[in-house]
Amino acid sequence: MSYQVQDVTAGKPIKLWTEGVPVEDDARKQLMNTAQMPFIFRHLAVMPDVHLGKGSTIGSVIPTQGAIIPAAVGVDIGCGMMAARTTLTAADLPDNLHGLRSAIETAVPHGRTPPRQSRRDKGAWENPPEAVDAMWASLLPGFARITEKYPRLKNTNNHKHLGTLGTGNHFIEVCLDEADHVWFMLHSGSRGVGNAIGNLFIELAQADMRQHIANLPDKDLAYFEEGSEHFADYVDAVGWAQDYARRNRDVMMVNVVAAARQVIAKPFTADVEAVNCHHNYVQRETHFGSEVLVTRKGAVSARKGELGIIPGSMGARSYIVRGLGNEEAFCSCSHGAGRSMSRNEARRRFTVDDQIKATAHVECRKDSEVIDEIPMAYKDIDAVMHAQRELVEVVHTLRQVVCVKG
DNA sequence: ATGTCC
Repeated sequence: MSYQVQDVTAGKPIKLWTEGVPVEDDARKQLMNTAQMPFIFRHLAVMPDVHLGKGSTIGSVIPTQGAIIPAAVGVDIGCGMMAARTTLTAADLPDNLHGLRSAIETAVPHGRTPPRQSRRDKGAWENPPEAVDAMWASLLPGFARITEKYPRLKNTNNHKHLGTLGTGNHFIEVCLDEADHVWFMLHSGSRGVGNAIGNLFIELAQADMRQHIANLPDKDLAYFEEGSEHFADYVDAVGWAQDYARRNRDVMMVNVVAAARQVIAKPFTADVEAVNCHHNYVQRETHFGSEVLVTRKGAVSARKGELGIIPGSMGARSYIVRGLGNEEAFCSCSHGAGRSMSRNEARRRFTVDDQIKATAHVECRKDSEVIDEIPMAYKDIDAVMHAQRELVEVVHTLRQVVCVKG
C-alpha cells in the first residue's frame, strides 16, 4: 500500500498518497476541518500535489452523501486540461517557433488580448466566430433554465468567453512526446460565467446556513443539504458550467490546430488520442456500491483504463496517464506537480534571469509577470508521480516547446 | 480565476 492513513478526532480518516512529498501543516489542518463534516463518505483521499486552498484543500477528493459544499468545487468550475496528439513529428515544426506561438495567440483570445470595449471584456471575443455561436446555441437551453431563476447570471461574459483561454495559470502548449510526436495541450475552465455561478452559490450556501455558520470549522465549508431547493439548483448549474468548460476547451483546441496549419506546411490531423478532463468539479459516481457525490478539487478521475493529463510546470515534463482504478482513492490522481511556494514567495526569490535560464528550451514569455510560474516554485514532478504509482501509469511523457500563458 | 460598489 502506498498511502498513509491519518485518523481524525470526531471525523472520517484521511488517506494520503503523499509518500516522499512534503505536506504543509496548513494543508493538513484544512484537511482535518473537512474530514469533520458529518456527510463525508468513508474518508478523504489526498493527492501528492496537495496544498492549501480556499475552504478546502487543492489536490483532494471529497466524497459526500446528502450534502454538497460549493466552495469545495470553487469558482473555476470545470477547470481542466485537454491534450491532442497530432500526426506531426518534431522535424515538421519550423526551426523558429515564435511564429507558431504568435499564430496561437492570435487564434485564441487570452488574458493579454487587449480589452474590447471595457475592462470587463478582457480576453473575450469581439465577434465570436460561427463555430462559437453554434457551440453557444447548444449550451443556451441549459443557461436559460438557470437564468430564469437567477437572472443576475445573465450579466456575465458567457457567449463571448466561449473558446477563450483566460489568465493566470491557464495556458496553451505545443509539446513533444518520447517518440517526438507533436501534441497540443491546454488548460482552462468555465471563464466568467462559471466564476459567477460559483460565487453566487457560495454566497447562497453561507446565507442559508447563517444561523449555524459559527459552528463550522470554516465558513467556506457551508453546504447545501440534498432535498433543498438550492442543492438541486446548484447541481444543475455546476453541471452546466462543467459542460461549458469542456466545450470551451474543445473550441480552443480546434482553433489551435487551425492556427498551427497556417504556419506548418505539412498536412496533419490532431484527433489522435485526444483527452479532455476536468480537475475542479463535482459529479455523482458509484463507489463501494453506494451513490456518492465526488468533489475533485485539483484532482483527476482515474478509473481503470481512463486517460488523464498531469501537467508539470513551465519547462518541466507533463504526463498523459492511464488510471489504475484505485478504489481507495475514489479512482483519482493528482492534477499537477503542486506549488512548493506561494506566488509571492516565488516573486521574492527569483529574477527574470532565473526564469530565462529555467525556460531556455521553451518558446514562451519570460518577463517579470510570469516569474511566479517558474519551475522552481513547483514540487518535484518525479516525486509526485512516484507517490501516485498505485493510482496511474504513465502512457506518454511530454516536454514543452511552445507555451502561451494567459 | 474573474472582474473591479475591492
